[in-house]
Amino acid sequence: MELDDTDREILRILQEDARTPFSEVARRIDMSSATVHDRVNRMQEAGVIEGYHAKVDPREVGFGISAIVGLRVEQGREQDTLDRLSAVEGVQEIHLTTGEWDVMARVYAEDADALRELMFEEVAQMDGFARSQTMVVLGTEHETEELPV
Amino acid sequence: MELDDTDREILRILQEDARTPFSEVARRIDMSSATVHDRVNRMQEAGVIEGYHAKVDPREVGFGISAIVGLRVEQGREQDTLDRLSAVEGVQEIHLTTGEWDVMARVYAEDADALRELMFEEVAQMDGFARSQTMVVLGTEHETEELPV
DNA sequence: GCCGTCACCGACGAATCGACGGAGCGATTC
DNA sequence: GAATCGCTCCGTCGATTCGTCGGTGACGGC
Repeated sequence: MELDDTDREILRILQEDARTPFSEVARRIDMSSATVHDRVNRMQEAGVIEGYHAKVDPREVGFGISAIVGLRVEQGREQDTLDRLSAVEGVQEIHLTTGEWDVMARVYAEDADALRELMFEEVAQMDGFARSQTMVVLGTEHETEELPV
Repeated sequence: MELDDTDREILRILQEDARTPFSEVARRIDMSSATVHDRVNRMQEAGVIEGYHAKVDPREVGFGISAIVGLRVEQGREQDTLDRLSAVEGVQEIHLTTGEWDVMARVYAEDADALRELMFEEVAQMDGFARSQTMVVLGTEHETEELPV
């Protein structure tokens, strides 16, 4: 789908605050709310906008620790292993990568103990698991949901 | 802030679709919309809800490639280096970590060429930069914005 | 000149937002 | 046990927004 400047402006606004009323978006980009409505619908149908999500502070809901985990999996059973990994509670993202690791994952846990358990009792026990390295996140310097559209 | 089951249900709904009308949330959790309103306000003020963001498909806006980058920075000038890194367009997340790398970053670029340029011309040229390893994301197996509340 | 396409808009009824005051209720105090 | 407080929930209401539809004007093809 082709996006023009107006579409991109709308995306910018909704990336920053997805609950902005369309009438307010319309005011800012100097168009009618009906037009904004049309364009947002079009972008949703085309899959440009994949959804709208409330961002929750992990610490406030009991996730005191997070880690980035590099994984090696046995060749030939990657898919199987990944399916299992997806199902583990606390595993937020799973990426296949080039380089030192086959898979990079982002995990959240309540505390260091829970993280240890998650890694040793669940991840390391999976069929197809070869080895891993856990990099505990000490702090997040910068994190944005917004792509520079 | 203490969250009860009702709060968590509201969070679940808004994490999944942040544009769900409060009246609809109210119907689903069997309470009045005024109550939902009250609780959402409370959670926003307490910082439990940090914001609402439209999720945009990176490929649809011209980011055809993404990588996870491990970085070593010179001791004593971490902050300085991180500030510079934050300002680089396409750098989406920056985490301080234990383990093999001081910093893990997630970067987006238009294509392989743009990624190479981003890494060699911008990141590697930064004061305080020591060395890095780029793991290109071949695919994302699983990715959710939703924490298991 | 005619027609199709496209983007945009005005308008409108239905639904929602956002704010307020008050009801209900358990705990505390006197 | 009466009064008071704190807390949660809700009814209500005017202002705003949603979501839709038909219509207008610009543009290009034939």
